[in-house]
Amino acid sequence: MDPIAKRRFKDEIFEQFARIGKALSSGRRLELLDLLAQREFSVEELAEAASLSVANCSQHLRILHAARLVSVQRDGLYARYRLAGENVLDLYLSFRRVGEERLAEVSRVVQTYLKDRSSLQAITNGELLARLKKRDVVVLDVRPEKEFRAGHIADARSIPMATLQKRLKEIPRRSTVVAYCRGPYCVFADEAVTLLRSHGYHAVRLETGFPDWKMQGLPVATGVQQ
Amino acid sequence: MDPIAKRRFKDEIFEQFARIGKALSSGRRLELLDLLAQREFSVEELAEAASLSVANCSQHLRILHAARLVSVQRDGLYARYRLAGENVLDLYLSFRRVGEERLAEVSRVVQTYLKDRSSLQAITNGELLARLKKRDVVVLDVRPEKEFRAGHIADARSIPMATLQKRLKEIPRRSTVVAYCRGPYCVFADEAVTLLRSHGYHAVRLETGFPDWKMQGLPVATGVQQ
DNA sequence: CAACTATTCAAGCAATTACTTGAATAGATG
DNA sequence: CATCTATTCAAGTAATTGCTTGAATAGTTG
Repeated sequence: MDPIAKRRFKDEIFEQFARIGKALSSGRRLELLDLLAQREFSVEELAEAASLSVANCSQHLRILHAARLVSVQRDGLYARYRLAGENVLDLYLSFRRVGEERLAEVSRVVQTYLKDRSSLQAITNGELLARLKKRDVVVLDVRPEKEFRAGHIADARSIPMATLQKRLKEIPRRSTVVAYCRGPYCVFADEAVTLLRSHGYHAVRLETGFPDWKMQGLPVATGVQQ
Repeated sequence: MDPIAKRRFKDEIFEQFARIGKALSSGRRLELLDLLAQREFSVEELAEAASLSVANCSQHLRILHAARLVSVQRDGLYARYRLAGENVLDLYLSFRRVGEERLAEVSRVVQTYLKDRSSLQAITNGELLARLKKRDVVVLDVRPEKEFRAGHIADARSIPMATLQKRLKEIPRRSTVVAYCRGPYCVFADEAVTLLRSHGYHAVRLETGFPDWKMQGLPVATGVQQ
């Protein structure tokens, strides 16, 4: 292969891989992927959850779709978007992990906005698994119900953060409550722990979220709670 | 946490992660990471290997450094760059794998430039490991010697592609030769297999390259060949 | 079939990015 | 200390990207 052809090959092949990097180069699109890691969403739902205009959201989804990171299914008026495969979730989670491990600013932003994060205890996936085996915790999924139904930690109960205040009596008082939500950068579980503690419960949050739990091959379920 | 603060937190935290995506959004920078996966390089060496001006190369390295994906060590006049950690290599390899699995254009570009790729056999890491245990192959590292010294497959011999023609007699004729190089998109091993076969050797290439082998925890060594 | 709804498209504008070029910086050498 | 070397910096230019806005498209409803 002559050097010019070799150079052209290199340029083209790396430009192909760069398509994925371009898709992941926007904070907006990363947030959309984070949401889609929970369940499939319509454009309108995504726009609302990520505080984007529908047109802007649609354009970001188009970019993610062009990079083959999301897939779409038409349902009447609705376009339902989801992550295009398990390997996309895997890539997203490892990408986020490298960000956490390498960028000091990640911790700094967390520290700035969630001042009390260090005082609320967080437990790891492994610690939760061990506690589940001992059956001495209540696992509380505080994501919106649709996300719960799409997939949740096995044996978790669903009480969305939005309705937790008026459903506290459903939670047994004697057990430790482990609240979880979408992931380390979702604050539903932080808010839940704060509310629960202010009512005398012993509560902690799961460090990660449902996608991490699932990707680690830990026990999951779908549908409504038993 | 009020909704406005929550929105600001989300915007800022995802923008932090987007820094990694931005760093990976350029084919140039991906090629630099691919090179740095083999060994540490000076700016000048990287510029030459990737066909970039030194100034342009320096700017791309600055972006990679700002995203904490590479680190630099000054050595007199020289700035020696390397991957900043094992997790960066891991991210790069999984990023490339998702590209391979999801982007049809990757195969198409390979097909266009390496028409004979399908006729030359490639074996997997697992197959090579099994053959090594049976001790019935010669493993040939055809990367430049400096890359070999930085790290190579255990028991591999080093004959850089550039000097293979005149060093053929060093290779035993009776064994199968498995040639490997930097990775699936490096053609040193393709060229080596073609040359070897044209001289009557039975030769194949390793599907992957040294970084994949190492990241999979397979046996490696450093320094000059024993 | 008109009106409504969800989504996408296209164009304009501002910001960002990639490369080049020449200058600046810092270390090495004789 | 002048000269050389490797690298980085800064500015200019062209291309690309992100968001908005209004229009277009396609499906649904009454």
